[in-house]
Amino acid sequence: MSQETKDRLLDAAETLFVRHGIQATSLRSITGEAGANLAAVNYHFGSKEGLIRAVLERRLQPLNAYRLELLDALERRAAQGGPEPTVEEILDALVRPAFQLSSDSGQRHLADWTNLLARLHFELDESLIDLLVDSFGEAHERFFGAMLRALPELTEKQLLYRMHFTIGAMAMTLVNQRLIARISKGLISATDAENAAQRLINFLAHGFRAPRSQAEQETSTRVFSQEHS
Amino acid sequence: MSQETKDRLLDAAETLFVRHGIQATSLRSITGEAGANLAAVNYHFGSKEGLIRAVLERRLQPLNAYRLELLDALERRAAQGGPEPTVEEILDALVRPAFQLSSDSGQRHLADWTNLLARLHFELDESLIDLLVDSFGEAHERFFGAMLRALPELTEKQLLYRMHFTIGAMAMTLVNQRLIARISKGLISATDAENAAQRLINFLAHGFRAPRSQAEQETSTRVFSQEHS
DNA sequence: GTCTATAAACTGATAGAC
DNA sequence: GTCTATCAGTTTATAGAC
Repeated sequence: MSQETKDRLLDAAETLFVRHGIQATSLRSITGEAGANLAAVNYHFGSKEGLIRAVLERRLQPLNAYRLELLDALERRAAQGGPEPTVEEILDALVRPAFQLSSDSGQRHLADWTNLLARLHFELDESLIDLLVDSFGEAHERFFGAMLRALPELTEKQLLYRMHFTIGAMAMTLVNQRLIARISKGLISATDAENAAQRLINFLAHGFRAPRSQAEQETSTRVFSQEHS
Repeated sequence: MSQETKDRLLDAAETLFVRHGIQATSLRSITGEAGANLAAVNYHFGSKEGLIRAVLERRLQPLNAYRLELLDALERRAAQGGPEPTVEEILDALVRPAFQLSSDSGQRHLADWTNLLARLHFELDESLIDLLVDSFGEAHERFFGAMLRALPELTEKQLLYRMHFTIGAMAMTLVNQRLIARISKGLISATDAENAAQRLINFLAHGFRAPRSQAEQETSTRVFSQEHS
């Protein structure tokens, strides 16, 4: 019974964080939704911040593990004499796991989670930034390296910007669809996550392949990469 | 003296909304920062929500007016026999005003504002979604139409998705730079907004020109555009 | 492991003096 | 137009019974 209550609290918190934001969600509404007692949060997680971290970590770890698994497969193929990973394949390994979690199975909590994942990139409370860096640090480094090999003509600085644009476009697409549906006037119902992911990958891949503009004529190359922004 | 207090409240609210989020900012911290009395908020703005709307509207109106002004100039040029607006030019009219506000003049409040603008796209409280649609509705329609003319081979659905990706990449780039700077390990200091804007425009323009992928093989064309997502 | 009860502080809002 | 004082409701967190 202990584990059940703990999980119900995590599920309820996830749902409400998505609906109203992290800061705006009170422990009372969480315990109310979970059918648990107010004190249960402090017993199981120590504090509200402990609960927040637990909610996020429960999903972040499998997500990034899945991403790295896909990337591993691509690099293993290349190491065994197969073709090098393409830009589209690398983007697929980065983007699709996030969208898949939002459409996978009938679990309502997962759809909530992808939304929360997106919000997280913008609700950068000082206490959460460490969690983000911890969770995404390794994955970011791996994907950055893979992109660097797939697009050897780009400098690290160019690539950093473009990875950054990618994360923004992805997060925005994952986030609550009410606004999109309303702007699109019914053209997009936005429940087909797989389709959205493929459109996104296609869009981003062509952005990554863009030749450098005049703004990107930096003095240094990748070999000698001491730049000052 | 009345106007001064009102503006100090707006400035203080803007700064604190950026730093801690809208929901997490109390009226007491705002009046404290502004050196004003707690009751002043209710006197000048009626309620906390009134203050929030005032903070946002003060910046949204000039921003979108500037955007439309640039777009007007492009379309006027075409109407007078000049070349049609290019994808890059349309994106420039959409993106640069936002970045310009973040680097313009020495006003600290403007830098805060661009950050808030970005957060706004993700803190979609039900009460703010109307404000967003009101503020961006006209601009969105105008830019959507311009893009449609610049890229006649795209369907409306494709374009809606790509506009959406654009907004995400832009918002993410505008948002607080602490995370980027930390991930980039000093490679990007991210104070050069003009440079970031040009890199973004280059990236997006190539995404917009991407040919349709297999995921985008929709049955309907622009002429006959009854689609179900 | 879950509960009740309560502490201590904070919230937005308002009435009324000046 | 700005202030003090205060209301009624909320918040997180904890102590202690079961």
